[in-house]
Amino acid sequence: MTAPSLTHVKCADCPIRHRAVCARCDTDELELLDEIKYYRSYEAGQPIVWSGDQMDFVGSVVSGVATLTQTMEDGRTQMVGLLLPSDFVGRPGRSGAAYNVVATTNVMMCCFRKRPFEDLLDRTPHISHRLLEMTLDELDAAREWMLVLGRKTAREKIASLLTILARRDASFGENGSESEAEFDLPLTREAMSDYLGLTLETVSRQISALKKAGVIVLEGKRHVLVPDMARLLDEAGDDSDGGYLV
Amino acid sequence: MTAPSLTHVKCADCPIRHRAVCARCDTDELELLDEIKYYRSYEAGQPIVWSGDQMDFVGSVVSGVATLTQTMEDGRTQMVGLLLPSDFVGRPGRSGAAYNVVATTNVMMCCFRKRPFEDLLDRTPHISHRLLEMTLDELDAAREWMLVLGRKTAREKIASLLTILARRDASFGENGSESEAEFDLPLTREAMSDYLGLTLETVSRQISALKKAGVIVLEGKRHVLVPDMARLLDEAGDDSDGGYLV
DNA sequence: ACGGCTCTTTGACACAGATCAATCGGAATA
DNA sequence: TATTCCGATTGATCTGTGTCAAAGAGCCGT
Repeated sequence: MTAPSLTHVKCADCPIRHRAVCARCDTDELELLDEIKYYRSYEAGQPIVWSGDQMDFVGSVVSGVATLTQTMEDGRTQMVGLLLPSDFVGRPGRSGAAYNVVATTNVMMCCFRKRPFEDLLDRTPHISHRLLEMTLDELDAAREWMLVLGRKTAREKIASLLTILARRDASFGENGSESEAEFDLPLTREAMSDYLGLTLETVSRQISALKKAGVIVLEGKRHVLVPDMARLLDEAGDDSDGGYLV
Repeated sequence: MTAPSLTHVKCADCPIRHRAVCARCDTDELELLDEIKYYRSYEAGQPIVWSGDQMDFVGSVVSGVATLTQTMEDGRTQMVGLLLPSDFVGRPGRSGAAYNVVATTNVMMCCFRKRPFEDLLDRTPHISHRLLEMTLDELDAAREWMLVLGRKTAREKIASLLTILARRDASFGENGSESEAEFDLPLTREAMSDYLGLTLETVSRQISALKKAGVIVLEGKRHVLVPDMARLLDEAGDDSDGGYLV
């Protein structure tokens, strides 16, 4: 993972890569952000913050994948968020982290020191407006996931996860092809099971089943090819085409 | 359900009843809110908004209980939110509802016409700040619930739900007694099952089991008495005492 | 090339919760 | 008082997923 390029620092590629605070990259406020901004990289497997720790920054993922997990005393764990590039981490207004944040691949974060960022929020309505919008999006995603966890079968759960990964990957790639997809799994079977509320064995079995059914093709253990997205969506019991909100 | 009293309209009792926008009830902005505010009541069982509908207001629950649910084509449904007094409904910035909102008891809503409310948000930083905070709280609640849905047993799920209801009820009542609780179940067994990702039969069986174990006492089918909250928390596998956030 | 890792796959079996079905209880209506 | 209706309970059985266990597949360092 190399240091971010100057063009990135200048947010030339922001609307996607860095959507947290750069929705209006051409404005003056960016100068302010630049002053309190720094980059930090984490290696695969490394914790970014631990539940309960003090957290003196907020930021967004520039590259790589991180996870948000919650754990019970007896060790049962549930992933409550999957942080892909452009996703935001941190809560202005509170100091303690509520979840474990762990890098599952090498991760580059763009961070803002928390206090100055909060000050900036107070002074800059459009940034706080943007933050509200992002939070509402996350809330929708969490609720969507509640349906997955509460009502879908193991097979549907796997298909739902693959769909999310395919969609997110596609939105960053150039191939607008809706019918097929290809991407790397950034998660181990265990991490997938934590996200889906399953065991890793069930995850493995269902992936094998989807492979046998021809819905997906695996190259190695981590690279997935979906010849026909419609079939995957069908497996996922998915009816959403975006457009949420209450 | 009677019309709200004038004192309520004036937000004399706001900090709890009406936390959406009245965190600073003593300020001038309240005047502005009053102008775009109206009350609306719904009968038990009545839909408030339907997924996909246009939604021209936001607001908060003054009394009663409403639910937010999501449904798949084949009828499987998952509740994604339980709206108790003081909870906020609606998303400034988007017009379509993403979930079904249904009154499960008689409900009194305090509504704000959406457009003027949005304008007010733009002009009044502390209100939009408050809204962000509330949204983050909801996000935490959703994530907490993901753990319940993904990793807890049927018995723990029931206990978790009862705990939430007991806590919310207590915060509005006067008895600060932490050790025992008493409240009405505002939900049918079926609604509980939709919240918990279970069937109504399993809900019924587990409630019977908790009753037999002496953890709860039922008076009729809807009134619950918890002689020892610690035991219930124990059943719920609960370790949170509030204080969240990432 | 060789262990020694970690991650993954696959198998055999057990069990929590789903499904199907019957009955019960209380409130509303006649 | 009888009737209906809807929600709740309880029982019998089935099944999807968890649990426990063994073995395979890469990958790294020596």
